[in-house]
Amino acid sequence: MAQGPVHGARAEKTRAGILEAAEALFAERGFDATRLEEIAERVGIRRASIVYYFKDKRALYDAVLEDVFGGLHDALSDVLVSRETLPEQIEAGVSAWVDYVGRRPSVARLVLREVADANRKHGAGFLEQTRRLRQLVQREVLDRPTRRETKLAAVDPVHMASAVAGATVFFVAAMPTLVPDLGFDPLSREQLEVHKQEVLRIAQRLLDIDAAPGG
Amino acid sequence: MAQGPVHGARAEKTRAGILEAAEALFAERGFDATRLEEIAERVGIRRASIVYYFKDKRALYDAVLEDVFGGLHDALSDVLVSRETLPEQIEAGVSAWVDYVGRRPSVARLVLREVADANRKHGAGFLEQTRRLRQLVQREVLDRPTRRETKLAAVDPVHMASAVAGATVFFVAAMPTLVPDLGFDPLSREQLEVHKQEVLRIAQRLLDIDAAPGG
DNA sequence: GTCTATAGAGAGATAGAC
DNA sequence: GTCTATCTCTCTATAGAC
Repeated sequence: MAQGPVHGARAEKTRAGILEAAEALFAERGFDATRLEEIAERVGIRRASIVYYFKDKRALYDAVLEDVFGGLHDALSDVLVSRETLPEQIEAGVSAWVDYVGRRPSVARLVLREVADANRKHGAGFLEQTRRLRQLVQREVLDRPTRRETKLAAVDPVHMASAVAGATVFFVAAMPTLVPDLGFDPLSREQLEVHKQEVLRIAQRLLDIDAAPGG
Repeated sequence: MAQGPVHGARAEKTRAGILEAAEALFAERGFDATRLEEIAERVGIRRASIVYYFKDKRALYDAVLEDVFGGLHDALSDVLVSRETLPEQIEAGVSAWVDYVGRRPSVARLVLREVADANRKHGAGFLEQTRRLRQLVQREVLDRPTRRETKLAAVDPVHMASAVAGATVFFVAAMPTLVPDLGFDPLSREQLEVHKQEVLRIAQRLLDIDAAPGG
């Protein structure tokens, strides 16, 4: 799992530091515009030392994706497996999603960039991660035995997921830029809560769920 | 308005060709990853010739933004000024937005990239364009004299616009990548129509509008 | 493990011929 | 207007000392 030979605790700390700095910079500037020099500077090491832990720039990027989306996968998995009914799963899943993006906003910008990149570039990385997430939803939500007879949705679940995902990543990343007047922070507890209620309404409306959840 | 000295019809055609190729490539690969070499190749000229029309790469990029977002501004302006009530404006505005993105999908990827870039880089360009769009909405929708007494919305219009914009750009750009199984085309008339109805529902629900529009 | 030093590959910008 | 040729800079990757 761990890439690069990491033995002591110091090495582990250095590796984690590289990963953290890389996540922030790749998210804010994109793969091409991110300089290994800057990553090293943040960690307090020299550029050449990075390759001791990660083969090259692409490998570092893929490690960042695995870290970020792995965390998302775990967070979603936790709540989905423990919920029974579809409305419960939707509320818990959407809530966990918004919370995760709030805690780790890099995921929003990374998703925006990867989605814009279309069918090219970062070849495996992103597709691999989204595939795991799709499988999780398929297994825990769509394919549940008790779910077989349920009339699932008024709209394609994929469309619904797309709307929720798009609304959230856009909201988190775009708001500070697009309304610079009032310097409001989409990552604040209040704004995130408002947004969460909005996307919950979106999901429920699209799925023709009438009752409001206990939130 | 027109950058670079353009006299004959041939020159105008070359300039338009550069703009078109640049739009496609900047959208699909991003500013940094786009090579002037490739743009020139598509147009059938040499790289150095581009600078005859555009001072440098950044100036070309800004010209693309002005072209793309100028078109969006015009399309929105057309429908907004001719509608009277708020629900009519919302339906017509959302419809025009989705139609424009469908006709010119570059706008989706350009928006995704610019939003991800946060507070940095392309300095003026994108902010300038979004500022014009915000002013248009402010003037034609929010500040209409007859709109003064209207109880505007259950949610902040900015949140609503963010959700609609985010859902659309994400949908158009992400679907082919995220569900490669069935090779479905989000730009097809059918899919765009489905999506349009979805975002209309989102907008109406968020604004607490009950009646379905005549669509 | 981390460093210095350097090799090597592009890519954008510029000069000037035609 | 469009071209060829070249300059210059930047960044990644590598070699090898400590």
